[in-house]
Parts: sequence; structure tokens; C-alpha cells
Amino acid sequence: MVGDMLGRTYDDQVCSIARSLEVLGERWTLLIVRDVLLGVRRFDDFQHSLGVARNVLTDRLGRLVDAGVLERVSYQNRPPRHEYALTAMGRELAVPIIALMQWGDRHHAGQAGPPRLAHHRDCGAPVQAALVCTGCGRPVPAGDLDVVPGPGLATRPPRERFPHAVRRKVAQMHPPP
Amino acid sequence: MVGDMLGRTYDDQVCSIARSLEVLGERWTLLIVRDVLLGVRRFDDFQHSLGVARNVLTDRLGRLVDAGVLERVSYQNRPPRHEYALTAMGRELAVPIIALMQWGDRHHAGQAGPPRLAHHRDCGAPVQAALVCTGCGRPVPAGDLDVVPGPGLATRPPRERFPHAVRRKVAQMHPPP
DNA sequence: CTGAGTGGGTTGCTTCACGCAACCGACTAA
DNA sequence: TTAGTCGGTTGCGTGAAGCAACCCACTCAG
Repeated sequence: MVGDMLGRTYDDQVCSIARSLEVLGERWTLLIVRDVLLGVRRFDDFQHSLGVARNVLTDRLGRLVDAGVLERVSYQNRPPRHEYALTAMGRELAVPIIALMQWGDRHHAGQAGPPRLAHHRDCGAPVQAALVCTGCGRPVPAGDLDVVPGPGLATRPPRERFPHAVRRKVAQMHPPP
Repeated sequence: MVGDMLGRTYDDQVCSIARSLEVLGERWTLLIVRDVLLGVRRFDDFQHSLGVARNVLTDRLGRLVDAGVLERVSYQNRPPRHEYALTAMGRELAVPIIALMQWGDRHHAGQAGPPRLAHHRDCGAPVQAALVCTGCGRPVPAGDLDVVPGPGLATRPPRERFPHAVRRKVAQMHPPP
């Protein structure tokens, strides 16, 4: 019985993607983080930039603060006002967010080209999100990737595929490429 | 009419992240893609792996097929049955998905460690999602990143900060039919 | 020829989260 | 004094998600 019990969590998944999505997966949340990466900091600016309902925005900002992705930074005392800034943990989200952005650039941008570009501040050259091998240092195409069980998967062995299954042979009708 | 007009789309955003999220951002969708990356292919297997409602699963699989992320591959004719496989476009999602997974590994994994590991098939070494500079070839920490307007952002100058303006016009982003 | 099981859904009902609009409280600038 | 700013909260209505049940074409064991 972890989390909200209904609706927004993926309770029983032993998976870092599911756990990331519990923090980031709701509507608007990732766009808020994008906005912060682009320099937006204040409630009303998020609201105007996104067109999100104010109560929902309140909810999402609060969750991001609770999750440690954002922090409130006071900029005035009377009345108390604050901005939202990325924590170190939040800044690391640049990797998946830029990766998602570039996937969208490749497959869903108009002929005008990408709406935004990522550059290396030091040398000005474009930056790309990619999978790189820590062994040979080369980029790894998605097809050369093996995703295997890790130490955190101890609980629950891989799901049995119905012991009395006869399905296997039928599957050979169209052999995998 | 663009998108669903209500609820699931981010109509007026000129942003590749928003456009990616229109395809991938709904609940369960990204977990379905994760499952396909891990080798799950059939309706009932998704359903057991995720615990998602069957009608929702039907909807998500259909959307992913429509979006060109998955394709149906027939494996039997009477009755017609098929599996779901990643297209080339879908395979590219390994980058943002692994990035999200490793963010979750760093910040939300138990002390047991990551539930899953990504390895380079050729040399067996771990694979990491990262931002790399196409100029100097070095990894780029999130803090050294500049995200600047690109050619696709022609529409709409950077948002005014309403010195005196009335907010009504902005609020009416979806004019009544 | 039954009866059980399978795969891939569809239908109906209920609940919940989102969108909208109004309101608030402490301040500031005209 | 009124109008506006900023960061919310509250209340209400509705559409989408979740759940369970059902369905149909087919296969297989007995």
C-alpha cells in the first residue's frame, strides 16, 4: 500500500522508470521542469507559459518541491514571495528531457526545424542526448542495447508464462526478423 | 481541430517536448514502451505485467500504433492475432527511457540497487545516457547547457510581461466554437 | 461433442483528477 | 482610493481513467 492507492502511482512496479514517472509522469509536470530549465521561475509565469489551471499548477509545484526536484527560493518578505529553482537532482533531468526533445525534433517538428536547440556553453557546438558505452566509450545505437535484471530486482522472479502454454510453436509462424 | 481539444493534448505549445508528450505522456504509455524494449509483445502479457485496465491498454496500444511508435505484427490468421513491435522511431525512445531509468536509479532506487541495467551488447560494459557535445566530443554536465530558440520557434516573440495589459486575451486560448 | 481455456478486445458503471472561475490577503504604484 | 500584482485556495461540473463483466472466434483435452 504505497503511494496514493488510486490513480497516479504505479504501486507495485519494481522499475526505476515507473518510479521516475510517479514524480514526473502527471500531466504538466515535465513541462514545468522544462520551463524551469528555460528560465521560468514564478507562479504566474508558469501559468501564462503553460495555460494550466492554477490549482493544478499549485499541486504540481508542490509535488516537485516535495520530491526534491525544485526548491522554493524566497525573493521578498512582505508579502512572502518565492521563486522555484531546480535542485541538483532536478538539473539532472536535463538528460531525459533533452532526449525527449530531440526525439520530438526528429519525428514531430514541422519543416521549420526544431523550436529549440541545445548548445555546449563552453564551445558553442550542439549537444546531443545519446547512449554511450562506459567500456569502449562509443555511442550505442538502440539496437545494440541489452537491458538485463539488476541487483534491485531480487523480489519476484520473472513472471511465469503459464506452465501449460502450447503457444510457443504458433509464435514461429512469423519468425522474428 | 488539433488533437483532442480537451484533456490530453498541449495544443498551442511550440515545443518538441510537449509534442513528444502528446504521444507518450499519458499514464501507462511510457511503461508500455519500456515493456516492449524488455521483450513483452502481446496484449495479455502487457496486461499482466502492468496491471492496467484492458480498455485503457487497448487505447494506448492503438495510439502508439497510430503514432508510428509500435507496429502490429501478425502471428496467426484464424482467429487474427498479432504482436506489437517497436518501429525504428520507437527504438529511438531507448535514449529518453534509459535516461529516465537512470535518473530513477540514482534518486529513487532502494539500497538493493537498480532493478535493471543497460549493457552494450558488443562489449558487455554498462551503457549510460548522457549529453555529449558534437563539437568537442566531451560529456556536457547539465549546468553547462544552453537551450536557445531554434528555427522552428519563428511564431510568437518571447512573452510580454503585461505591464498594463488585460489578461482576458490570454485566457481565451480556446475560443468557443 | 462437449466444456474449459485463450487472445484480444468492448461495454457499462463509478470515481477521480482536470479545467474553469471566483475569491483572498498582503502589499505597491498612480 | 482605486487598480493591479503575486501566489495561491475553494467550489463546482465534466470528461477520462479504473474496474469488472461480457463477448466471440478459436483450440485443445477428454
